[in-house]
Amino acid sequence: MSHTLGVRQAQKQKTRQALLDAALGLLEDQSLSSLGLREVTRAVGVAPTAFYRHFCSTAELGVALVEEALGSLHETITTMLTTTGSNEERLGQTVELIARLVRTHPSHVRFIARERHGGVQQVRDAIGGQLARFTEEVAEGLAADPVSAGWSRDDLRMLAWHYVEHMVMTASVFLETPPERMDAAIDLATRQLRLVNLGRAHWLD
Amino acid sequence: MSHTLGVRQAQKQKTRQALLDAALGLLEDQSLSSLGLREVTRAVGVAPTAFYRHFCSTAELGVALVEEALGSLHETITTMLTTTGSNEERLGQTVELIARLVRTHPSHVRFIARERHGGVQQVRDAIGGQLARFTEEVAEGLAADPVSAGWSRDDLRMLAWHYVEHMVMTASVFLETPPERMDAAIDLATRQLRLVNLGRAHWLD
DNA sequence: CAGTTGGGATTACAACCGTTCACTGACTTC
DNA sequence: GAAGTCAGTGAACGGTTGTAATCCCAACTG
Repeated sequence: MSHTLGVRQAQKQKTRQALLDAALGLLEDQSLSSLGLREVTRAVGVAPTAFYRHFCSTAELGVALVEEALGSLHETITTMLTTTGSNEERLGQTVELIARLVRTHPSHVRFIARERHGGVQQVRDAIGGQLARFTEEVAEGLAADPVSAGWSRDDLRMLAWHYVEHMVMTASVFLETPPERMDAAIDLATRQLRLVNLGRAHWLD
Repeated sequence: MSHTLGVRQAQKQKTRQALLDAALGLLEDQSLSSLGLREVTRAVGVAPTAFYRHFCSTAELGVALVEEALGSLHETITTMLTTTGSNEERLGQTVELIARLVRTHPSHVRFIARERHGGVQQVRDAIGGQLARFTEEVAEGLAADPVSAGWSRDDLRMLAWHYVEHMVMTASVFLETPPERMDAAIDLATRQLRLVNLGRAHWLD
């Protein structure tokens, strides 16, 4: 399937990736709506006009970044869903996975948290759409769990959405937490998740 | 206490407020880090240099907006805390209060949601600090509730933080919800709150 | 190997930006 | 009522922005 690309295409994708990486770096202390095209090309060391060979606007670049960033988040979620063990074990592993995601892809997490409600509608919609798909996926995973017997489809989606939202929130909190306070932050997130799990266990009472 | 201000001071505060209002309007479809000072003064109909009489940068204007926006949110929270009734009643009233807040101050809600993780650190910190104070306040309110007997101080803060976070999240969801889907959104938020309340009821098991 | 393609460089432009400085004139103070 | 204060003005500055037109040359195609 994946045919070897010509030298030309390879080079193009290389600079395209360089643009994405540079943009992600610049977005650590500003938001997308203030990111200039010249700024990005300057960081890569390429002429301003070269930008147009890959994206027609910074908004489009933002959408591309969404796909990249939510890719790593998607991985994390699928890992969570396939994890087995007791409820309390899975809980700790889930939080640990979030912490690992923040450690390995901090700029992805920052980008998502920042642009989820950011100033560029195209990007907001892209993130919202992807998160909705994740929710559906999590809901399916939850449905497979015997704990969910008797749950309505709608209630499962409600729970899944709560999980996804809590995950993004937790990740952005971890991002701003200095290493020495990380233990406390992990503990807090774990207890919050335990709280929700408790509510889940008694939902059908 | 509140001495009648001179004509001069009154005029100054009037244009200051005009700047804040104009900025809030412009921030509906962009983020603070891309908001230009000229843009704001142009919207007010005032010379660019007049901006400096009130703020030394757009970041400082952002911090002022935080205080204004979180003022209305604070009102909502105190109303919530003083509401009485059964748990299920208070739950519905809480969600209704959030919906009302979004209806009456949509741009405030949008501003908070957008800049909470936005590109201007000064503003992020201001919002984070205020939300932390709200959390403390809510925790105190929760402690007064007989349901919280036996809860540790730390667990109460955890719960309070979860409530506050969920409130901001819910408000920003309501903001993007078209009127015809509002009922479903309110129902969803209510069930999520019920889920957490259920977890709360069984926390000490 | 001749011809075409297309990623990137160069140059140029008009529009806009934040900031400075000196200035005006209505309000305040004594 | 004279002197002083200060919110807002207007012009000018150096710098940056997005974008268009044109060119270059290495990589493709037949």
